Amino acid sequence: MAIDPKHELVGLLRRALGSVAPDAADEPIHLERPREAAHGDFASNLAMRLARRLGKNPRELAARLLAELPLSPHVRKVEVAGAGFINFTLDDSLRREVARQILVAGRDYGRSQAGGGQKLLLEFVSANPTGPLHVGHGRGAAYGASLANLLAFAGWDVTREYYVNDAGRQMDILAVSAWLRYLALCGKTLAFPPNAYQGDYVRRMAEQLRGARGERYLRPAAAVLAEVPALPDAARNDAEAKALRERHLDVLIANARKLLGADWQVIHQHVLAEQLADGRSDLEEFGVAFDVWFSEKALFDMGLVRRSVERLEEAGHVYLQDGAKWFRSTTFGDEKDRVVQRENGIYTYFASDIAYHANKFERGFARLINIWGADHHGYIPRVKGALKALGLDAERLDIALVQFAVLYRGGQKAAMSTRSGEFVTLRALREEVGGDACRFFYVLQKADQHLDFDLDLAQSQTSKNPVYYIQYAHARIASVLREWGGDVAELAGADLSPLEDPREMALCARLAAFADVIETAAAEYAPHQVAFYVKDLAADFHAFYHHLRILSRPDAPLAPELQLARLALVAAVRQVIYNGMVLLGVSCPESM
RNA sequence: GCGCCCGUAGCUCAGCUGGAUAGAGUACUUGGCUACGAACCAAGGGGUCGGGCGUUCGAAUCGCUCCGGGCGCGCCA
Repeated sequence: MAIDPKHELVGLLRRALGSVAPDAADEPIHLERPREAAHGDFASNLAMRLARRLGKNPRELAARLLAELPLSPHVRKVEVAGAGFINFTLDDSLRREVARQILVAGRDYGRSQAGGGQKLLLEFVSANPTGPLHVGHGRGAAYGASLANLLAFAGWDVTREYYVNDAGRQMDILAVSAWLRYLALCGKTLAFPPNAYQGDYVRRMAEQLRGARGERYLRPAAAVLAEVPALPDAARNDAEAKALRERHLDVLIANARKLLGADWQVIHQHVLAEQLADGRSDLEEFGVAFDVWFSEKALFDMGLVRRSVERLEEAGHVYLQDGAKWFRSTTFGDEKDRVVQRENGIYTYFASDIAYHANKFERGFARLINIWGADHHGYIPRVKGALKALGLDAERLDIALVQFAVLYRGGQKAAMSTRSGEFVTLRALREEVGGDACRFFYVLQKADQHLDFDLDLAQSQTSKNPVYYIQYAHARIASVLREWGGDVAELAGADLSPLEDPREMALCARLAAFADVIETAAAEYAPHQVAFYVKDLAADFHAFYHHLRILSRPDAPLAPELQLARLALVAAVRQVIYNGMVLLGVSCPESM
C-alpha cells in the first residue's frame, strides 16, 4: 500500500500540538518541502506560528512539540532548526519507495481526486470566427488546453468549450467583406472600406464563392452603394471620420441584405463555416480539442437572450433610458450601468453573454472557468453582476486572464490586428517553431504575466532550448532501457534499497514532490508550475546520469541489484517526465 | 482621471497560504567526451527584489504612498 508521508507527519504534529497547547489545537498545520536538502524532506513552521499566538519563544515551543511528537518508523530524524522550524527527514526506505509507486501507477501517477469528479466547464479561445487565429489566441489555447488537462488530472470532470460569436455585427462585416471581394472578381471593383476585413483569406473565400456559384451574387454597383455615405479621407482619424466609416459599412451591409435576400444568408453561412473549420483544424493540429462548440446564434434562436433580459427585468434590475434598456450593474459593483438592448431593438453582445452564462449554470456545472484576454478585465464586474442579479452564485465562476503575447525576432516586435490583416498567425508560428516548442513556451510563463515570445530561442535546436533539454532526458532514459533490453514492467518489483547516493536520493525527493506540484498547480490554475517542475526533474536526472552509471559494463561492473534499482529509478523518472509533458501537450520522443 | 495587471541578476523569468544563505535559464569566464546519447555535466563572477514608510520574531511576498511600464474605461464584440 502507498504511504503518504505528508499526511502522516501532519497527524503526528497534530497530536503533539494537542498535548503541548490544547487551546491552540485548531491551528492549521502546513508542511513545506525545504529548498535545502540539509533541512530534510519536510519542514513545519508550526512553532513559529504558535509563538505569535501564545506569546512564547518559537524555538522553545518547537522543542516542546518535538518532545511530544509520537515516534514513527517512517521518520529517520526530526530536529529543530533555524528560527524554530521542525524539520523531518524520512527514512530512506520510504523515500525510495516513490519509484515503485510511480512504476505501479504508470500514467496515472500524480492523478488525484481533489476535484471529486465534479463537473467543470472551461471555456477558452472563443475567438471571433472572422479570420485566422493569431499568436494571442495561441497563448489562450495553450494555457486553456494545459489547464484543462491539469484539472482533469486533479479529479475534475472537465468540459472544454469554445463559444462561437456567430451572431453579431463582426460576422456581417466579414460576409460583406467577402462579397465586396467577390464583386471585384466579377469586374465590379468598389472602394474597399478600411475597416472591413483585409486579409488574403477574404479574397480566397470570394474566389470560392465565384468558383461555386459564378455570378449569381453579382448586383449593380449603383444599388450596392445606394445611400452609402462616402468614405472620408484616409488620413483623417478624428471621431467623425471613424463614425462615418462605421456608417459606411453598416449601410453596405443593409444593402447587401436587401439585394441578396436569401443569398445573403448563404454567403454569411459560408464565410462562418470556412473560418470555423480553419480555426478548428488549426487548434487540432496544435493539440487543442474542444468538447462543445457553443453557438451564440443558437441562444437567440432559442429565445434565451430575450428570456434572460426579461428575467433581469422581472428582478427589477433593468430600466429604460434614451429608448434603450439598461442593466443596473452598478448595484453589483460595476462602475457604470450597461445597455442590454439598444434603441433600435437589437440586443448587445453583453445581453447574449448574460444568456450564455446563465445557460452554463443551467447545465449543472459545479465550477465555471473562463479564460479571457487581459484586455477584457473590465468586463468581469458586469458579467458577475448580471449573474448575481439572476440569483446565481457568481462565486462559482472564475475568470482567468491571459496577458498579451508579443513575438520577438532579433529584438523586433510583431504587431497584431485582425482587421488590418497585419498579424502573425498561430499557424505561421507553429510552422516556424514547431508544435512542441510552441506549446511549451506559451505555458512556461505565468498566464497573468506579459509574454515575450523569443522566436529565435524557441526554434533553436540547441541546448539553449528548454523543450529539448527535457525531451533529451526522456530520450536518454528510453535509450538506456533499450540498451538494457529487459522487461520494464518487472522493474516495479525491484529491490530499491541499493539506492543511497545523494543524487539518487535527490531524484527520489524530486519525484515525490510531483503530486504536490499537480495539486497546487491545479488549485492555482497555474500549469507553468508543471513546466518548471519537469525542467527541474530533467536537470536532476542529467546530473545523476553524468555521475553514476546505470548499466553494468565489464570494465565498470555494477552489482546486479544496484543496476536493477537504478533502472527502476530512471524508469520512474521517465514516467513522471512523460506524465508532466502530457499535461502540457508536449510530446516525449523515445529518440531524437 | 478611475480601475485591473506588472516591476526580482546584463537579458527572459520562477519564488507555493509571510520563513532558513532570494533561485533557474541565457549571456560571460573556465574545465570535462576511447562513457548507458556532450541537445549533457561541473565550477565561477553577477542582486539597494523599482524607491520610501508601516505591520511582524521574520517581508520579494501583506498594507499605504510615490515612480515607471502594459491594458481597460462604447447603445463595439
